[in-house]
Amino acid sequence: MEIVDIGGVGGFSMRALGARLNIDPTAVYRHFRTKNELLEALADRVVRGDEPLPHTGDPRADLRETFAQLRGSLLRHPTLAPIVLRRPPGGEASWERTNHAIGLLRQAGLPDRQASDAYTTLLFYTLGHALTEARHTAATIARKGPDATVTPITAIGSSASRYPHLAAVADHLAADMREQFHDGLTLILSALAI
Amino acid sequence: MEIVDIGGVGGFSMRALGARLNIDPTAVYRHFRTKNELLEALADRVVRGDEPLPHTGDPRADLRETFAQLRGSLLRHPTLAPIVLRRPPGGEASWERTNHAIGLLRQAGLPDRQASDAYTTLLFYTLGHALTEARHTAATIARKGPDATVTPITAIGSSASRYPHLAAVADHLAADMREQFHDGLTLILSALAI
DNA sequence: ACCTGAACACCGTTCAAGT
DNA sequence: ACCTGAACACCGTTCAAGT
Repeated sequence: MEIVDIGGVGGFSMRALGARLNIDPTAVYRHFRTKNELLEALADRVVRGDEPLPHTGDPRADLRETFAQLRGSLLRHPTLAPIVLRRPPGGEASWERTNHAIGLLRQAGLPDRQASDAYTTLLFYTLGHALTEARHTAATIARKGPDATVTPITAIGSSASRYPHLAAVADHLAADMREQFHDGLTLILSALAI
Repeated sequence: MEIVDIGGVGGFSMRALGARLNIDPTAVYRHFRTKNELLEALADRVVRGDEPLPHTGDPRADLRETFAQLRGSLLRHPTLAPIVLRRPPGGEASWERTNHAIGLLRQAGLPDRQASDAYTTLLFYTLGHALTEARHTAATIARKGPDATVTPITAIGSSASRYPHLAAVADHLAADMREQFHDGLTLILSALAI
Protein backbone atom coordinates (compact mmCIF):
# COMPACT_ATOMS: atom_id res chain seq x y z
CA MET A 1 0.00 0.00 0.00
CA GLU A 2 2.93 2.29 0.79
CA ILE A 3 4.40 1.81 -2.66
CA VAL A 4 1.05 2.47 -4.34
CA ASP A 5 0.31 5.58 -2.27
CA ILE A 6 3.71 7.09 -3.00
CA GLY A 7 4.39 6.07 -6.58
CA GLY A 8 0.93 5.27 -7.88
CA VAL A 9 -0.24 1.95 -9.27
CA GLY A 10 2.18 2.51 -12.15
CA GLY A 11 5.07 2.55 -9.71
CA PHE A 12 4.05 -0.75 -8.19
CA SER A 13 5.83 -3.81 -9.54
CA MET A 14 6.73 -7.17 -8.11
CA ARG A 15 10.35 -6.11 -8.33
CA ALA A 16 9.60 -2.87 -6.44
CA LEU A 17 7.73 -4.84 -3.77
CA GLY A 18 10.63 -7.27 -3.45
CA ALA A 19 13.06 -4.40 -3.00
CA ARG A 20 10.81 -2.79 -0.36
CA LEU A 21 10.68 -6.09 1.58
CA ASN A 22 14.33 -7.01 1.01
CA ILE A 23 13.21 -10.17 -0.65
CA ASP A 24 13.42 -11.80 -4.04
CA PRO A 25 10.49 -10.50 -6.14
CA THR A 26 9.37 -14.00 -7.07
CA ALA A 27 8.91 -14.95 -3.41
CA VAL A 28 5.64 -12.99 -3.46
CA TYR A 29 4.09 -15.70 -5.63
CA ARG A 30 4.08 -17.95 -2.56
CA HIS A 31 1.41 -15.61 -1.09
CA PHE A 32 -0.50 -14.18 -4.06
CA ARG A 33 -1.20 -16.03 -7.27
CA THR A 34 -0.85 -12.98 -9.52
CA LYS A 35 -0.06 -9.30 -9.26
CA ASN A 36 -3.70 -8.58 -10.01
CA GLU A 37 -4.86 -10.65 -7.04
CA LEU A 38 -2.56 -8.62 -4.83
CA LEU A 39 -3.94 -5.34 -6.16
CA GLU A 40 -7.49 -6.55 -5.59
CA ALA A 41 -6.64 -7.34 -1.99
CA LEU A 42 -5.48 -3.73 -1.66
CA ALA A 43 -8.70 -2.54 -3.31
CA ASP A 44 -10.76 -4.47 -0.77
CA ARG A 45 -8.89 -2.69 2.04
CA VAL A 46 -9.80 0.62 0.41
CA VAL A 47 -13.49 -0.31 0.39
CA ARG A 48 -13.31 -1.34 4.04
CA GLY A 49 -11.61 1.89 5.10
CA ASP A 50 -10.46 2.76 8.62
CA GLU A 51 -13.70 3.65 10.38
CA PRO A 52 -16.38 1.22 11.55
CA LEU A 53 -19.71 1.26 9.68
CA PRO A 54 -22.07 3.86 11.20
CA HIS A 55 -24.90 2.68 13.48
CA THR A 56 -26.61 5.77 14.88
CA GLY A 57 -30.11 4.41 14.33
CA ASP A 58 -30.97 7.18 11.85
CA PRO A 59 -30.97 5.52 8.40
CA ARG A 60 -30.62 8.79 6.51
CA ALA A 61 -27.61 9.91 8.55
CA ASP A 62 -26.03 6.46 8.39
CA LEU A 63 -26.48 6.27 4.62
CA ARG A 64 -24.81 9.65 4.17
CA GLU A 65 -22.00 8.53 6.45
CA THR A 66 -21.24 5.16 4.84
CA PHE A 67 -21.01 6.66 1.34
CA ALA A 68 -18.99 9.59 2.69
CA GLN A 69 -16.65 7.02 4.27
CA LEU A 70 -16.29 5.24 0.96
CA ARG A 71 -15.55 8.49 -0.82
CA GLY A 72 -12.98 9.44 1.82
CA SER A 73 -11.19 6.13 1.59
CA LEU A 74 -11.06 6.29 -2.22
CA LEU A 75 -9.57 9.79 -2.01
CA ARG A 76 -6.96 8.66 0.50
CA HIS A 77 -5.71 6.10 -2.04
CA PRO A 78 -6.47 7.88 -5.29
CA THR A 79 -4.44 5.75 -7.66
CA LEU A 80 -6.09 2.60 -6.33
CA ALA A 81 -9.57 3.93 -7.07
CA PRO A 82 -9.75 2.67 -10.67
CA ILE A 83 -8.96 -0.82 -9.40
CA VAL A 84 -11.85 -0.70 -6.96
CA LEU A 85 -14.09 -0.07 -9.94
CA ARG A 86 -12.49 -2.72 -12.11
CA ARG A 87 -12.59 -5.63 -9.73
CA PRO A 88 -15.60 -7.95 -9.84
CA PRO A 89 -18.04 -7.80 -6.92
CA GLY A 90 -17.23 -10.29 -4.22
CA GLY A 91 -14.61 -8.78 -1.95
CA GLU A 92 -15.26 -9.37 1.74
CA ALA A 93 -15.28 -5.68 2.71
CA SER A 94 -17.46 -4.58 -0.19
CA TRP A 95 -20.12 -7.16 0.71
CA GLU A 96 -20.03 -5.97 4.29
CA ARG A 97 -20.67 -2.38 3.24
CA THR A 98 -23.29 -3.39 0.67
CA ASN A 99 -25.24 -5.46 3.17
CA HIS A 100 -25.14 -2.64 5.69
CA ALA A 101 -26.35 -0.01 3.20
CA ILE A 102 -29.20 -2.15 1.89
CA GLY A 103 -30.21 -2.80 5.48
CA LEU A 104 -30.46 0.94 6.04
CA LEU A 105 -32.59 1.44 2.94
CA ARG A 106 -34.97 -1.30 4.03
CA GLN A 107 -35.05 0.14 7.53
CA ALA A 108 -36.06 3.45 5.93
CA GLY A 109 -39.10 1.66 4.58
CA LEU A 110 -38.17 0.97 0.96
CA PRO A 111 -39.48 -2.27 -0.56
CA ASP A 112 -36.81 -4.71 -1.75
CA ARG A 113 -36.90 -3.75 -5.41
CA GLN A 114 -36.60 -0.05 -4.63
CA ALA A 115 -33.94 -0.66 -2.02
CA SER A 116 -31.89 -2.54 -4.58
CA ASP A 117 -32.26 0.18 -7.21
CA ALA A 118 -31.52 2.92 -4.70
CA TYR A 119 -28.39 1.16 -3.48
CA THR A 120 -27.13 0.80 -7.03
CA THR A 121 -27.79 4.46 -7.75
CA LEU A 122 -26.06 5.65 -4.58
CA LEU A 123 -23.07 3.38 -5.08
CA PHE A 124 -22.51 4.34 -8.71
CA TYR A 125 -22.92 7.98 -7.88
CA THR A 126 -20.35 7.75 -5.09
CA LEU A 127 -17.86 5.73 -7.14
CA GLY A 128 -18.14 7.99 -10.15
CA HIS A 129 -17.82 11.11 -8.08
CA ALA A 130 -14.92 9.92 -5.95
CA LEU A 131 -13.07 8.45 -8.90
CA THR A 132 -13.22 11.65 -10.90
CA GLU A 133 -11.96 13.58 -7.90
CA ALA A 134 -9.35 10.90 -7.26
CA ARG A 135 -8.22 11.11 -10.85
CA HIS A 136 -7.59 14.79 -10.38
CA THR A 137 -5.76 14.23 -7.10
CA ALA A 138 -3.63 11.51 -8.65
CA ALA A 139 -2.72 13.78 -11.55
CA THR A 140 -1.72 16.56 -9.16
CA ILE A 141 0.46 14.20 -7.13
CA ALA A 142 2.07 12.83 -10.26
CA ARG A 143 2.91 16.38 -11.34
CA LYS A 144 4.00 17.95 -8.07
CA GLY A 145 4.89 15.11 -5.69
CA PRO A 146 2.98 13.46 -2.82
CA ASP A 147 2.93 16.52 -0.52
CA ALA A 148 1.54 19.01 -3.04
CA THR A 149 -1.65 20.79 -2.12
CA VAL A 150 -4.42 19.52 -4.35
CA THR A 151 -5.87 22.52 -6.11
CA PRO A 152 -9.55 22.71 -7.07
CA ILE A 153 -10.29 21.52 -10.56
CA THR A 154 -9.21 24.24 -12.95
CA ALA A 155 -11.83 26.15 -14.85
CA ILE A 156 -12.53 25.14 -18.41
CA GLY A 157 -9.85 26.47 -20.72
CA SER A 158 -11.84 26.10 -23.89
CA SER A 159 -13.28 28.87 -25.98
CA ALA A 160 -16.46 30.28 -24.53
CA SER A 161 -17.94 30.82 -27.97
CA ARG A 162 -17.80 27.13 -28.93
CA TYR A 163 -19.22 25.91 -25.63
CA PRO A 164 -21.40 28.74 -24.30
CA HIS A 165 -23.35 26.71 -21.73
CA LEU A 166 -20.18 25.23 -20.36
CA ALA A 167 -18.61 28.66 -20.03
CA ALA A 168 -21.70 29.95 -18.22
CA VAL A 169 -21.47 27.38 -15.42
CA ALA A 170 -17.66 26.97 -15.43
CA ASP A 171 -17.23 28.60 -12.02
CA HIS A 172 -19.66 26.16 -10.45
CA LEU A 173 -18.11 23.13 -12.13
CA ALA A 174 -14.75 24.10 -10.68
CA ALA A 175 -16.18 24.54 -7.19
CA ASP A 176 -15.51 22.47 -4.08
CA MET A 177 -16.12 18.83 -4.91
CA ARG A 178 -16.83 17.78 -1.34
CA GLU A 179 -19.80 20.11 -1.22
CA GLN A 180 -20.94 18.93 -4.64
CA PHE A 181 -20.79 15.34 -3.46
CA HIS A 182 -22.99 16.02 -0.45
CA ASP A 183 -25.44 18.09 -2.50
CA GLY A 184 -25.80 15.24 -4.98
CA LEU A 185 -26.33 12.77 -2.16
CA THR A 186 -29.06 15.01 -0.73
CA LEU A 187 -30.70 15.17 -4.14
CA ILE A 188 -30.84 11.39 -4.49
CA LEU A 189 -31.99 10.76 -0.92
CA SER A 190 -34.80 13.31 -1.27
CA ALA A 191 -35.96 11.64 -4.47
CA LEU A 192 -36.19 8.44 -2.45
CA ALA A 193 -38.18 10.28 0.23
CA ILE A 194 -35.64 9.24 2.86
CA MET B 1 -10.01 0.25 -31.80
CA GLU B 2 -10.31 -3.19 -33.40
CA ILE B 3 -7.45 -4.54 -31.33
CA VAL B 4 -8.93 -3.12 -28.13
CA ASP B 5 -12.44 -4.42 -28.83
CA ILE B 6 -11.19 -7.92 -29.58
CA GLY B 7 -8.38 -8.41 -27.10
CA GLY B 8 -9.12 -5.79 -24.47
CA VAL B 9 -6.87 -2.93 -23.43
CA GLY B 10 -4.48 -5.55 -22.07
CA GLY B 11 -4.11 -7.01 -25.54
CA PHE B 12 -3.22 -3.67 -27.03
CA SER B 13 0.49 -2.96 -27.41
CA MET B 14 2.52 -0.84 -29.77
CA ARG B 15 3.95 -4.06 -31.18
CA ALA B 16 0.45 -5.48 -31.71
CA LEU B 17 -0.60 -2.27 -33.44
CA GLY B 18 2.47 -2.40 -35.66
CA ALA B 19 1.69 -5.97 -36.64
CA ARG B 20 -1.96 -5.07 -37.40
CA LEU B 21 -0.79 -2.22 -39.68
CA ASN B 22 2.15 -4.12 -41.19
CA ILE B 23 4.44 -1.45 -39.92
CA ASP B 24 7.31 -1.17 -37.52
CA PRO B 25 5.89 -0.59 -34.01
CA THR B 26 8.04 2.46 -33.42
CA ALA B 27 6.62 4.23 -36.48
CA VAL B 28 3.52 5.01 -34.40
CA TYR B 29 5.54 7.51 -32.38
CA ARG B 30 5.52 9.79 -35.43
CA HIS B 31 1.73 10.19 -34.87
CA PHE B 32 1.19 9.84 -31.10
CA ARG B 33 3.62 10.96 -28.45
CA THR B 34 2.88 8.06 -26.09
CA LYS B 35 0.74 4.96 -25.92
CA ASN B 36 -1.41 6.72 -23.33
CA GLU B 37 -2.13 9.59 -25.70
CA LEU B 38 -3.29 7.08 -28.28
CA LEU B 39 -5.61 5.39 -25.79
CA GLU B 40 -7.05 8.75 -24.78
CA ALA B 41 -7.83 9.50 -28.41
CA LEU B 42 -9.75 6.22 -28.50
CA ALA B 43 -11.53 7.18 -25.27
CA ASP B 44 -12.64 10.47 -26.83
CA ARG B 45 -14.17 8.55 -29.74
CA VAL B 46 -16.10 6.45 -27.23
CA VAL B 47 -17.53 9.58 -25.60
CA ARG B 48 -18.53 10.96 -29.00
CA GLY B 49 -20.28 7.75 -30.00
CA ASP B 50 -21.97 7.08 -33.35
CA GLU B 51 -25.23 8.99 -33.06
CA PRO B 52 -25.68 12.76 -33.23
CA LEU B 53 -26.64 14.57 -30.02
CA PRO B 54 -30.45 14.61 -29.58
CA HIS B 55 -32.35 17.82 -30.35
CA THR B 56 -36.06 17.06 -30.03
CA GLY B 57 -36.84 20.26 -28.11
CA ASP B 58 -37.90 18.33 -25.01
CA PRO B 59 -35.10 18.78 -22.46
CA ARG B 60 -36.14 15.83 -20.34
CA ALA B 61 -36.22 13.45 -23.30
CA ASP B 62 -32.96 14.80 -24.68
CA LEU B 63 -31.22 14.45 -21.34
CA ARG B 64 -32.33 10.85 -21.06
CA GLU B 65 -31.15 10.24 -24.61
CA THR B 66 -27.69 11.78 -24.35
CA PHE B 67 -26.84 9.83 -21.20
CA ALA B 68 -28.32 6.68 -22.71
CA GLN B 69 -26.09 7.26 -25.74
CA LEU B 70 -23.06 7.61 -23.52
CA ARG B 71 -23.95 4.42 -21.68
CA GLY B 72 -24.45 2.58 -24.96
CA SER B 73 -21.12 3.69 -26.36
CA LEU B 74 -19.29 2.70 -23.18
CA LEU B 75 -20.89 -0.73 -23.33
CA ARG B 76 -19.91 -1.16 -26.98
CA HIS B 77 -16.27 -0.70 -26.00
CA PRO B 78 -16.28 -2.15 -22.51
CA THR B 79 -12.55 -2.49 -21.95
CA LEU B 80 -12.02 1.15 -22.91
CA ALA B 81 -14.49 2.36 -20.30
CA PRO B 82 -11.98 2.63 -17.43
CA ILE B 83 -9.82 4.85 -19.63
CA VAL B 84 -12.74 7.21 -20.26
CA LEU B 85 -12.93 7.63 -16.51
CA ARG B 86 -9.20 7.99 -16.01
CA ARG B 87 -8.48 10.66 -18.58
CA PRO B 88 -8.57 14.28 -17.52
CA PRO B 89 -11.46 16.43 -18.76
CA GLY B 90 -10.69 18.26 -21.99
CA GLY B 91 -11.32 15.87 -24.85
CA GLU B 92 -13.10 17.49 -27.78
CA ALA B 93 -16.04 15.09 -27.81
CA SER B 94 -16.58 15.14 -24.06
CA TRP B 95 -16.79 18.93 -24.07
CA GLU B 96 -19.30 18.81 -26.87
CA ARG B 97 -21.55 16.45 -24.92
CA THR B 98 -21.04 18.39 -21.66
CA ASN B 99 -21.99 21.68 -23.24
CA HIS B 100 -25.05 20.14 -24.81
CA ALA B 101 -26.25 18.56 -21.56
CA ILE B 102 -25.75 21.70 -19.49
CA GLY B 103 -27.67 23.61 -22.15
CA LEU B 104 -30.59 21.21 -21.71
CA LEU B 105 -30.55 21.63 -17.93
CA ARG B 106 -30.59 25.42 -18.27
CA GLN B 107 -33.34 25.17 -20.87
CA ALA B 108 -35.31 23.16 -18.31
CA GLY B 109 -35.14 26.17 -16.04
CA LEU B 110 -32.36 25.28 -13.60
CA PRO B 111 -30.18 28.15 -12.37
CA ASP B 112 -26.46 27.85 -13.21
CA ARG B 113 -25.34 26.45 -9.89
CA GLN B 114 -28.04 23.78 -9.89
CA ALA B 115 -27.45 22.98 -13.54
CA SER B 116 -23.78 22.42 -12.80
CA ASP B 117 -24.49 20.16 -9.82
CA ALA B 118 -27.15 18.25 -11.72
CA TYR B 119 -24.85 17.65 -14.67
CA THR B 120 -22.15 16.34 -12.39
CA THR B 121 -24.60 14.01 -10.67
CA LEU B 122 -26.02 12.67 -13.94
CA LEU B 123 -22.59 12.18 -15.49
CA PHE B 124 -21.13 10.38 -12.50
CA TYR B 125 -24.20 8.22 -12.20
CA THR B 126 -24.00 7.25 -15.87
CA LEU B 127 -20.25 6.60 -15.81
CA GLY B 128 -20.42 4.55 -12.65
CA HIS B 129 -23.36 2.53 -13.87
CA ALA B 130 -21.99 1.88 -17.35
CA LEU B 131 -18.51 1.09 -16.08
CA THR B 132 -19.76 -1.50 -13.65
CA GLU B 133 -21.83 -3.10 -16.37
CA ALA B 134 -18.91 -2.80 -18.78
CA ARG B 135 -16.65 -4.46 -16.27
CA HIS B 136 -18.98 -7.41 -16.18
CA THR B 137 -19.22 -7.53 -19.97
CA ALA B 138 -15.45 -7.34 -20.31
CA ALA B 139 -15.01 -10.17 -17.82
CA THR B 140 -17.50 -12.33 -19.73
CA ILE B 141 -15.72 -11.68 -23.04
CA ALA B 142 -12.34 -12.43 -21.49
CA ARG B 143 -13.72 -15.75 -20.22
CA LYS B 144 -15.80 -16.90 -23.18
CA GLY B 145 -14.56 -14.96 -26.21
CA PRO B 146 -15.98 -11.94 -28.06
CA ASP B 147 -19.17 -13.62 -29.30
CA ALA B 148 -20.36 -14.98 -25.97
CA THR B 149 -23.78 -13.92 -24.78
CA VAL B 150 -23.36 -11.63 -21.81
CA THR B 151 -25.29 -13.18 -18.97
CA PRO B 152 -26.99 -11.06 -16.32
CA ILE B 153 -24.87 -10.46 -13.26
CA THR B 154 -24.89 -13.63 -11.23
CA ALA B 155 -26.70 -13.67 -7.95
CA ILE B 156 -24.66 -13.26 -4.82
CA GLY B 157 -22.88 -16.48 -3.93
CA SER B 158 -22.17 -15.57 -0.36
CA SER B 159 -23.81 -17.02 2.70
CA ALA B 160 -27.26 -15.55 3.33
CA SER B 161 -26.76 -15.69 7.07
CA ARG B 162 -23.76 -13.36 7.04
CA TYR B 163 -25.35 -10.82 4.70
CA PRO B 164 -29.11 -11.10 5.26
CA HIS B 165 -30.11 -7.79 3.62
CA LEU B 166 -28.02 -8.58 0.59
CA ALA B 167 -29.62 -11.98 0.27
CA ALA B 168 -33.09 -10.45 0.54
CA VAL B 169 -32.63 -8.18 -2.46
CA ALA B 170 -30.25 -10.44 -4.41
CA ASP B 171 -32.78 -11.17 -7.15
CA HIS B 172 -33.28 -7.48 -7.80
CA LEU B 173 -29.55 -6.70 -7.80
CA ALA B 174 -29.05 -9.35 -10.46
CA ALA B 175 -31.86 -7.97 -12.61
CA ASP B 176 -31.64 -6.27 -15.99
CA MET B 177 -29.14 -3.43 -15.75
CA ARG B 178 -30.59 -1.46 -18.63
CA GLU B 179 -33.86 -1.09 -16.76
CA GLN B 180 -32.01 -0.22 -13.56
CA PHE B 181 -30.12 2.48 -15.40
CA HIS B 182 -33.29 4.11 -16.70
CA ASP B 183 -35.00 3.84 -13.31
CA GLY B 184 -32.05 5.56 -11.65
CA LEU B 185 -32.12 8.28 -14.30
CA THR B 186 -35.82 8.82 -13.66
CA LEU B 187 -35.12 9.08 -9.95
CA ILE B 188 -32.52 11.79 -10.40
CA LEU B 189 -34.54 13.77 -12.96
CA SER B 190 -37.61 13.75 -10.73
CA ALA B 191 -35.52 15.01 -7.84
CA LEU B 192 -34.54 17.90 -10.12
CA ALA B 193 -38.20 18.48 -10.98
CA ILE B 194 -37.42 18.07 -14.67
C1' DA C 1 7.06 -24.20 4.11
C1' DC C 2 9.42 -20.55 2.23
C1' DC C 3 13.02 -18.18 -0.49
C1' DT C 4 16.46 -17.73 -4.46
C1' DG C 5 18.02 -16.85 -9.05
C1' DA C 6 18.16 -17.84 -13.70
C1' DA C 7 15.34 -17.67 -17.53
C1' DC C 8 11.33 -16.72 -20.81
C1' DA C 9 8.57 -13.95 -23.33
C1' DC C 10 7.19 -9.93 -23.30
C1' DC C 11 6.75 -4.44 -22.62
C1' DG C 12 7.20 1.31 -23.91
C1' DT C 13 10.33 4.31 -25.72
C1' DT C 14 14.71 6.44 -27.81
C1' DC C 15 17.69 7.30 -31.42
C1' DA C 16 20.62 6.94 -35.30
C1' DA C 17 20.04 5.56 -39.82
C1' DG C 18 17.72 5.04 -43.88
C1' DT C 19 14.17 6.49 -48.08
C1' DA D 1 8.04 13.71 -43.84
C1' DC D 2 7.86 9.12 -42.65
C1' DC D 3 9.61 4.44 -41.64
C1' DT D 4 13.19 0.99 -39.90
C1' DG D 5 15.74 -1.68 -36.63
C1' DA D 6 18.78 -2.04 -33.01
C1' DA D 7 18.99 -1.10 -28.34
C1' DC D 8 17.77 0.21 -23.38
C1' DA D 9 15.64 -0.45 -19.32
C1' DC D 10 12.18 -2.40 -17.79
C1' DC D 11 7.92 -5.90 -17.00
C1' DG D 12 4.98 -10.58 -14.90
C1' DT D 13 5.62 -15.19 -14.29
C1' DT D 14 7.66 -20.07 -14.23
C1' DC D 15 10.53 -23.45 -12.49
C1' DA D 16 14.31 -26.00 -10.75
C1' DA D 17 17.14 -25.55 -6.95
C1' DG D 18 18.21 -24.50 -2.48
C1' DT D 19 17.36 -24.11 3.14
